[in-house]
Amino acid sequence: MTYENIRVRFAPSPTGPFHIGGARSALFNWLLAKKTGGTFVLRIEDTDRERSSRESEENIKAALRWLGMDWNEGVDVGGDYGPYRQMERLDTYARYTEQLIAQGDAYYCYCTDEELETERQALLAAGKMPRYGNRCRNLTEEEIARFKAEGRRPTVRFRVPAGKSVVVDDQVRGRVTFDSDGIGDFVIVKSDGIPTYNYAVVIDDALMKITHVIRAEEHLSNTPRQILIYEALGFPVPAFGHISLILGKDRSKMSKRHGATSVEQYRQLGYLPEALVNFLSLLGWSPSGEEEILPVEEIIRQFSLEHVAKNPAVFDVDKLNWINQHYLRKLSDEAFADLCLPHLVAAGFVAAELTPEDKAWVVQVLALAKEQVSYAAQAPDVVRLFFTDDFDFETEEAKAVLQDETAPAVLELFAEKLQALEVVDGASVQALLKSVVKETKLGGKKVYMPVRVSITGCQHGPELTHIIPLLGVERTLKRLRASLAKAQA
RNA sequence: GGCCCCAUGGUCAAGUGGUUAAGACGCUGCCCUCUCAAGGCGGAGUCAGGGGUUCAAUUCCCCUUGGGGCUACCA
Repeated sequence: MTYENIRVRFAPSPTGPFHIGGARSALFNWLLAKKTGGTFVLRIEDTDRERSSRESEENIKAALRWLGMDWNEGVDVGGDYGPYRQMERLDTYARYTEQLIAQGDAYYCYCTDEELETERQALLAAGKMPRYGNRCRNLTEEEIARFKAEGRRPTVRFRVPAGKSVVVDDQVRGRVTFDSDGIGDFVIVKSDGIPTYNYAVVIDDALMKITHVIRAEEHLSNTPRQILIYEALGFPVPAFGHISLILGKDRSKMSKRHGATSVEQYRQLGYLPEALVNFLSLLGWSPSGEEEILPVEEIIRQFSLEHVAKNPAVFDVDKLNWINQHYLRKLSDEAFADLCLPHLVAAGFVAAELTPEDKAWVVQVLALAKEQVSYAAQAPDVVRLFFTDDFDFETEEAKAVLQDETAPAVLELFAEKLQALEVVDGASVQALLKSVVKETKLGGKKVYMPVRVSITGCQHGPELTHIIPLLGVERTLKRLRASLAKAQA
């Protein structure tokens, strides 16, 4: 494939939350543009008046920016082929519609919804495929006059040529052939004068000089319709590349019931944009080496349409989590804390506004969670012990640790030494714990475990030498006494 | 129903007629360790089925099966 002056685009419909699948389509286009030094265009397909909203357009743009996918032409940034919002291009479509009608490649259809529905039912009842019967193809002047007099608002249909085979030379799938006889005359302009997707997309891609149309596989079956329009209008046909869909765990198209499906949801859960980009790039594409955690520059360097897989990919949250965890660990303690703070506030652990001292302490506390969580929303669970002095034992097993006959003596000795400690930091607590092990001759486990359980209630968690200095001597001692009493009660 | 796409382990996948069929996630064993996580070293696990073509099929062709998409005055 030639990589000269490539122009790709992402053309979402602003009709709801920005879906993860849309993000991947955008990503593959963006990667191709970056890889080839081409142009990435962002166009908004807002011809669905019912469902489109400016708010969701803003969401999409914000998500794209958050993911780092900048567009160098399109809505907000402008360019030579604007406007980039379809509802602002109505006059352009109208011009080509006139041309199509004048050429005889399109015609007005006066059928009403009811008539169409009746026809469909009849076809269905007869066991035939429900398709438009081209009844308005050759209307007489009288019929047209009568429909107009009735006040009918016509749609415009494309006259599909008979017996023609349409070939989609797909960059991902190879040559796919369709028979035009399987396509009925389809509507290109709705009765309210607004073009349909299949029509507007062609005019825009052609006029915006798009060279490669990379989009989801669900559009493959519509491509022959679009090619027919390109040909009728004498536009050069761009290269197409249909990438497979992202599926949910049960192998059906990913939807709400599969969990989080929008980019925004992942952002809120505390996933990092670089992790999402890395993960999404691995869905349907594979790098040449064995390393899968790749910085975006490396993904761009290696990206190629030839390595895009044809089969659909199941969205695997476990792998996303693994990747995200990796990126999380590379964050500074401060950056990680900022990511987690909203979740701590939501859990009621800290106030929204923190004093510098409190903030510094929280940063240290959260640092302990950094290697334990897959995404920021999991942080409160890991650091809960720092915010709830009055806890219950997590399990009966944990409680049993304190009921061990050696536990009271260990805790007493530990408390005694801790109280006497002048400097409380990781090193001194470490030394203290070791001295207790040595003096009691009980072994590490019999010392660490009771201490751990008595101050956290759990058998698992961050290192004690990290916990104790952050918790402070006073709170630690208080917990030692309280939990021992509770365990023996 | 018609048309179209897809098919390598639980998941993502490399592979392009001859390979011990990579690698990653997950699972699992051991090590490390007070514990969890992380990390290190191992392990189990795959070419959907049936026909061809060929000296030889995971790889090419056909059928079946399974999944998915389109068939809207939605995109």
